[in-house]
Amino acid sequence: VPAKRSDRSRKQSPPTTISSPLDRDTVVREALALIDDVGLEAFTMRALAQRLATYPATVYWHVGNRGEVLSAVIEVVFDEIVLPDPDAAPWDEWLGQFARAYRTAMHRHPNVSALVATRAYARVTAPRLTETILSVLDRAAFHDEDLAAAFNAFVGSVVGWVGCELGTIDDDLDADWSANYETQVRELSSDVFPTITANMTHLADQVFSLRWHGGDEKPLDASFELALQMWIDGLRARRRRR
Amino acid sequence: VPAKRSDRSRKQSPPTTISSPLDRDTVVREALALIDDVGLEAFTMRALAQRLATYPATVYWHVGNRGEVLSAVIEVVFDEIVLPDPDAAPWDEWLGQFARAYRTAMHRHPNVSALVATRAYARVTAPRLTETILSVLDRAAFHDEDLAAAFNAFVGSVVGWVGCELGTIDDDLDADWSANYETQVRELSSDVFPTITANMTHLADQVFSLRWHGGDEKPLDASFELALQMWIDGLRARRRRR
DNA sequence: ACCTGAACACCGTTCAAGT
DNA sequence: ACCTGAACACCGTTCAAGT
Repeated sequence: VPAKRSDRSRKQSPPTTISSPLDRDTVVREALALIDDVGLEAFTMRALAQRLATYPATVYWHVGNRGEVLSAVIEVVFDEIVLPDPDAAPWDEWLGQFARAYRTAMHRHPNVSALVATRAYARVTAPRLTETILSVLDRAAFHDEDLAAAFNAFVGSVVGWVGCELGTIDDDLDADWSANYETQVRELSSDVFPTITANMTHLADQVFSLRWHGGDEKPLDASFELALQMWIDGLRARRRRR
Repeated sequence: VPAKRSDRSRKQSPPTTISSPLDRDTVVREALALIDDVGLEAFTMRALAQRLATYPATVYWHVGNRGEVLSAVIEVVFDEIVLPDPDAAPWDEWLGQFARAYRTAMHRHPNVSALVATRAYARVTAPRLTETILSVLDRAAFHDEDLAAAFNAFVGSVVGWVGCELGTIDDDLDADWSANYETQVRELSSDVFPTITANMTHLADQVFSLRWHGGDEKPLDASFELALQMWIDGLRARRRRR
């Protein structure tokens, strides 16, 4: 086992037996497993080849590109989202169930979350999800440009928020970065930062710009529930107004 | 001028005169300019050195790390955010002004936005922003764990949403990817995707998973305004309830 | 204190060649 | 159709050496 650049230990997948001849699906499946194990930076076409016990060129034969692998990986993760039945619940409840399902899927693959939020790859995937969400909003009487705007507002909030929650602590930075950052936060001057210091117990390591653990290690459950209620209350208010 | 991997043409900065001896601030400033010009993938320590007309090792002497450069770049962009006076407006209006100011700063540096949303770098920066936002929420009677949750809910929504809006179309993919994707979207079957096809005029290239232009080329202004209103209405509802 | 020049251990990707 | 082996043009980072 070669030394890995990332020192955050992740669950090691068992040495899955690789079927030969290789096919595209197992390449993508192992790519996801590798990303789960070592993170996005250390995910390398060469490392993927090694995990598959072949040569890099072989990987390229099955899948054109690093970008295409990542795109395919996102699709796999999206397929893991268990969508509630669109007709089984009122629109607002359904949106809540979807948001929670999306979040738990991403928490299973925290290293993929950044990809979805940040890259265009998200587009290539899953018109199934898009169709379902749009149909629920349509049923909730969001129509035409209001439908588009409501979709963007809600989906962007969910995807973006979870992306922030799971944003990676960078492997490049010092290993003892988190200890440094903790003391830095705790020693903020009460003259310049009165609100932060007055509420330190509720803020330190619990709030976006003042935490030193990632969302995978320390999920922001309460904040997510508030955010979700906020999004849905907001949509309700919008609906009343038109 | 060497061939650039990215073919999306961006505004070229004028050949800024570099003061010698070099100092950390100009390294960071040029790093931001380089990222604006060529994007995050093509932003390279070697390319930065070339832009500064020195050797890579010289860059490393002034700034420890690629990660530290990116962290410092975020800080510069954050400093460009023009914060409204916290006492000049009621809390809900102030939050709206902040969100718009954040978004315009990110639209000036679309390639940086993904960094902020996705990486921990965001943390290192700007307790100034954090303090101000918290003070406004505190004044709005969000206290203790409610203060933390409201902060996370709102800030995560704003930062994450803008990150999604500006998510890059990947340079790795084919140059004619967008044309391909357009026909792919337009030819979706009306049997399987009835809502999408029925609302195609309002959705195509205007909605998160069905667009082929990035938010830098085609900003989602109306959707952002709806989202913003949604967030603030949501916070108002939360306040009424407690 | 700051810069040069070269090196090390990697990358993604391609290509000619094998079976 | 699928794999091997080697190569090309890059990376980030470090180090000994110069001024």
